[in-house]
Amino acid sequence: MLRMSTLFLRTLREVPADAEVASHKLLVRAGYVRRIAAGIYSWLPLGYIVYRNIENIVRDEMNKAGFQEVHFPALLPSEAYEKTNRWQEYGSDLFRLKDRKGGDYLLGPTHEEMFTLMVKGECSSYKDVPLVIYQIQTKYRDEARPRSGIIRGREFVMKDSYSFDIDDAGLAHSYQRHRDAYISTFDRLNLKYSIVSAVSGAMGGSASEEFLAPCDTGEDTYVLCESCGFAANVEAIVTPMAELPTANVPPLEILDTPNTPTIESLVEVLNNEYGGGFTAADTLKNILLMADGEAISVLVPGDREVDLKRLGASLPGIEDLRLFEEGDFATRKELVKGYVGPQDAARLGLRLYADPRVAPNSVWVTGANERNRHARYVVNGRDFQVDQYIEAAEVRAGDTCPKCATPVIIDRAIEIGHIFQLGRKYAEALDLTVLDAEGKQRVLTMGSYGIGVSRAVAAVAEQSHDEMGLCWPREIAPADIHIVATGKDDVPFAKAEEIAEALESIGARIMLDDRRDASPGVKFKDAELIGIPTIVVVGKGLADGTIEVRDRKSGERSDIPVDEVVGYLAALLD
RNA sequence: CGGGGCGUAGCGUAGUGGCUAGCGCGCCUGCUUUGGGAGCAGGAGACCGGGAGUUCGAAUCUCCCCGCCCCGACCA
Repeated sequence: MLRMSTLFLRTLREVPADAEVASHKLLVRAGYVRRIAAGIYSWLPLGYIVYRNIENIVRDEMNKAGFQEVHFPALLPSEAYEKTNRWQEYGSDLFRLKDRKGGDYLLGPTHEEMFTLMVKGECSSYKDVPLVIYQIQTKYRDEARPRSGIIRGREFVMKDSYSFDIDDAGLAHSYQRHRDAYISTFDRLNLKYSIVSAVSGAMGGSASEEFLAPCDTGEDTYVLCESCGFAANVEAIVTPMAELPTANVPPLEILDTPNTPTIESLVEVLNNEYGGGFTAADTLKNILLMADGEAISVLVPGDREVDLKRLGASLPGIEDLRLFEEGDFATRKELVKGYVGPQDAARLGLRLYADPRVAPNSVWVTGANERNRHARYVVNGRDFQVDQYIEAAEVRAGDTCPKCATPVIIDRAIEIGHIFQLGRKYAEALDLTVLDAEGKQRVLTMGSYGIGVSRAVAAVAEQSHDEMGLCWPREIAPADIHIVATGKDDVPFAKAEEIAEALESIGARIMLDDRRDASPGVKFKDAELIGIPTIVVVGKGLADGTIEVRDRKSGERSDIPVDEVVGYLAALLD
């Protein structure tokens, strides 16, 4: 039984100055966590109970799925990570350290290498697979920017599992088993979530899906179709290309457009000087970028920005992609900032990419490659030739769903899980092979699957709170029932104690506010802040033989006769 | 890593060159109070993030460093 009189807990009336998002504010105010350093948090008793409840649900669902738990150290020698090149690739996100002999060590950011080596050591036959093993482990990543309390920390707990199969069909099956287990897990955590394809289907790529829990403060943006349920990362959205007929468009005409380096200023001049009726969507934006040191040109409609993430995802193999800077314009004087058009791309040696919205036969106003001049009646296919169509423009709410053409919404979310068909990358790098039925060496194929366990605490808090405080689902809450005793004399306290013991004897987890020196208001505020799903008030009602039972989430209150209250509460727990 | 903001008691804050650094919450003691963060009285708690400098005098101005938060890049 948790007793407020002795519990190691201090609730805060004021919002801590360093907290911005709801989960962070409330978890600190309610005394669940405290910050140690940027992205590094301690758990206080209530927080650690909640954390373990979530961990146990995750573990339980993994075990039910037939996966086996193992445990690796967080402190690892660099050797395996050097073999897979991640010692270099991970860069400064890796916490590195040396032992007294000067040997290189790291704090594990993820454990693919270690799992692969473990299986290599224990398995040598196709009969040893399929195999799924997992661990619940503290991970370390020296994030450039930890944020949002425990949502993105430098130390965090992740459940990571790995599947090992002899062939692709086996991998697909292991992947599906994980998908099902994740659905059971997140349902049990009472989280609302969408399963989102993480990699563009058009690109081929291995299957990968993210479990995203929608919330305003989430750091992932994704696209959701409320009509057909389609959900995808913005990187994975495919824009259909319109099929426009060849039209009889007047020949390209150069216009004087003084002082119009921006789309906005251009539209204004067009409407004042050239007939009106123009919007930003009629203009063609010609964005110049440096892709691994080479200048490229990307076309998007003037009312859209280039989305560098989407563009990068569409240009595999390009490592360093950035917008043109002043220096780049300075070295290429033929490119006139603010007045670039695609008409001369070929002559200037620029590879010309276009968003599918810039369809063949579409007609535009665009730069004339001369200061203070633009061109109109510029036709794609007649006046310029696109080298390649790629996803480049930002995705916006109201764009049409690639599946059913309904306008989509854009939502923010926290990534709570990720399932990924890894393939043979690690197995090959670390030479993980078994003998098949014909006695030949076969490289195993792997999947990797993660759930952010500590992050899930924050995700549930984000989705389940109100202006008064947290509202935990019962299985996660630090207790089933929060009993508050109020009054001066001993009667309500004795009664509360009696009810608490009766409930505990039937397996209920009880928080009892037995403080004699705190006023009723303080106790109610604390109970609401802490967020145990059922609050029982033993006090004033005793005079007419009743005890008040409140539902934290709905705020519903009912007066239950004293003799029936234990039975009533027991029924709530079933 | 780029941009912005901030650092004063456990928490939230006031104090832009001049008396003993002020207030609220919390904490301690006593009395009163007990169904919505009680009242009164008394009290403890701060080398003002660190260092160097300017000055008769620095929380306050200058420089350097450290730390924290937000936006972006990165990561997943």
